[in-house]
Amino acid sequence: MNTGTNPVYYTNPRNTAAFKTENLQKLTDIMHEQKLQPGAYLFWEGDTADKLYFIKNGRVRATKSTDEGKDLVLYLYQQGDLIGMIDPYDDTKHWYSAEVLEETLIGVAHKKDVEMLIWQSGEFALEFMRWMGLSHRMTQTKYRDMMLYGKPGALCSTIIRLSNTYGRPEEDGTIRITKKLTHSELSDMIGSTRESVNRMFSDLRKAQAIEMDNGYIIIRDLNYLKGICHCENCPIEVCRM
Amino acid sequence: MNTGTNPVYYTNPRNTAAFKTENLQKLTDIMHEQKLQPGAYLFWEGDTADKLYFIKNGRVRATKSTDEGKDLVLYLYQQGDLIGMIDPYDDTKHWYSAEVLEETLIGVAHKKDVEMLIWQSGEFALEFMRWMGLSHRMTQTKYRDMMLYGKPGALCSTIIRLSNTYGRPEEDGTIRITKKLTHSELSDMIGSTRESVNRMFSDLRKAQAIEMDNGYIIIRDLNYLKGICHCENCPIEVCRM
DNA sequence: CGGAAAGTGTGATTTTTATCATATATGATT
DNA sequence: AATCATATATGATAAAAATCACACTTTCCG
Repeated sequence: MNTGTNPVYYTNPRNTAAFKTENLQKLTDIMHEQKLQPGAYLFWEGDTADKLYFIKNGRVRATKSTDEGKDLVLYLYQQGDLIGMIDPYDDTKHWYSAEVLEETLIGVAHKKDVEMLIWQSGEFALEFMRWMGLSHRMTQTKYRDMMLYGKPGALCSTIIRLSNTYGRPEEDGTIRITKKLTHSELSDMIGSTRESVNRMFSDLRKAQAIEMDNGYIIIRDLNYLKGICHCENCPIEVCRM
Repeated sequence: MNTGTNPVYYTNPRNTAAFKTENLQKLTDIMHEQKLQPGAYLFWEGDTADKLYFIKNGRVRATKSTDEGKDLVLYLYQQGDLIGMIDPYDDTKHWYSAEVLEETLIGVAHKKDVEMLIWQSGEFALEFMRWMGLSHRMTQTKYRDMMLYGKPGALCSTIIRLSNTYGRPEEDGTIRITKKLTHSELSDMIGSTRESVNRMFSDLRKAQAIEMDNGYIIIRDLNYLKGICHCENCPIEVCRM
C-alpha cells in the first residue's frame, strides 16, 4: 500500500490497513485521478456527498466552520486515507469542508460505483466495513478524549494522535512530530484558543514532557502526556487525527 | 420493523430504518434471544467486542466511566437499534459499558456470523454499511454539537436529540419528552454537572423555551433551542442520542 | 535589506463552568 | 403521618478557560 513515494515525512500505518492490496486496487480501479493544489477543496460544507476520495499522496484537512469565524478541525488525512461516507440517502450534504494542504494526488469514485463493488464482492464489502468500523471508532475515541479531561486532556490526546500520524522516533528516545503546527491550528483541533494552547505548552515544557525545536514538537515524555488524558492505548489506526 | 409491542412511549424512527424488513430478518435469524433485567449489562468496558446486539424491546445506555467516578453517557439505545461494531481485529475490547435500563428483549449475533452474512449477500452488505454510515454520522454530529457552542449548546442539542428519540407532539404544539431524566443524567450526557444543568434549565424556562411537567420536559419553543446550538436540521436518524 | 505578516509569549481581566454548602421539594416506604 | 432517599434550587466561591491588550520574535517576500 505504501508506494514508497513519500520522501518528506515518516509515514505511519493508515486505517486503510484494513484492506488487502487487491481490494484497495479494486477501489482505485473505479476511481479517476485528480491532482490538487494547496488551498483547493475536495468538497465544501453543503455540497452533495456522493463521492469517495482516496489520498494517493498529499494532505487534506476536514474543518467545520461557524458563522462566528470559529473553526473546528475534525480530521487530518494523508497518504493512504479514504474520505467519504456511505449512507442511505441520495442527496446527503456534507456538513464540513475538506481543504487540500499540500499538492495532493487523489482518487475519486462515485458513491454508486463503490456501492456496486460492495454488492458484487463479499470480500471487498467486509474489508470496506472494517474500514468504516475503524473510522467510527476513531471519531468515538476522540469524542471521549475531548469530553473527559478538560482542555489539557484534549491537547495531550491530540499531541499523541499527531505523534501516531506524523511522529518519527529519534535516536535519543524522543519522538519528533514531523509537521509544523501553529498554536492556532492546534487550538482549532481541540476547540480552544491559541493563548490557552500557548499556556498549556509552557506547562508541558516546564514538566519536561515536550520541547520545541524550531517549530516542531518533540515529545520527551510520552507517558506524561498519556497520564494527562488517561490514555488507553488504542490501536494506532484508531488513535490518529 | 416496529412490532407494535411498545405501548409505553411514542417511538420515533430508528437508524435501522436503513434496512429493508427482509434484511433485518436475515440478521435476526442468526441471533439468539435473551431477556435482560434492568441493571444487567450487555457488556462491560474491557470485554471482548465480538458480538452484535439488536434491541427488540427495551432500553440500553452506553456509558464510559472514569476512575474519578465521572460518567459520560454516549448513547441511549431503544427498540429497533443495533449495537456493536465490525472492525479488523479479533480481540477488540469495548472501551465503554452497556447497561440495561428496562426489561429488554435482545437479539445477539456473533460478529463472525454477521461477517458471513455480509460476505454472502450484497444487498445485506450494502444496507449494513448504510447503517454503519448513519451511526458514524450520529457520533460526528454529536462531537460537533459538544465542541462548538459551550455547555448551553451541548444541552440544547441533547434536548433536541431526546425529542427526536422520545418526543411526542402534543395538541397545543409543544413536544413532550416521554422519558423522565434527572439533571444528573443530563449532565452525564454533556460532560457537565447537575448544578450547571439546573441553572441552564432555569434560563431556558425563563426564556419560555421549555417547561417541566412533573419531571417531564416539555419543549415550548424548539426554535429557541435550535438557535442556541445552531441546529442544522440533520435527518432524524442522525440527530438522536 | 527592510518592512509586513504571521506567530509566540504573557500579563490583566472577564466569562464560563465547576465546586461547595445548604435549603427545600418530591416521592416512596413503613 | 413520620422517615428516608432522591432530586431540585440557588447562593457563594473557586477553578478553568476565553478574551483583550500588547510586546516581542520569526518568517516571508518584494
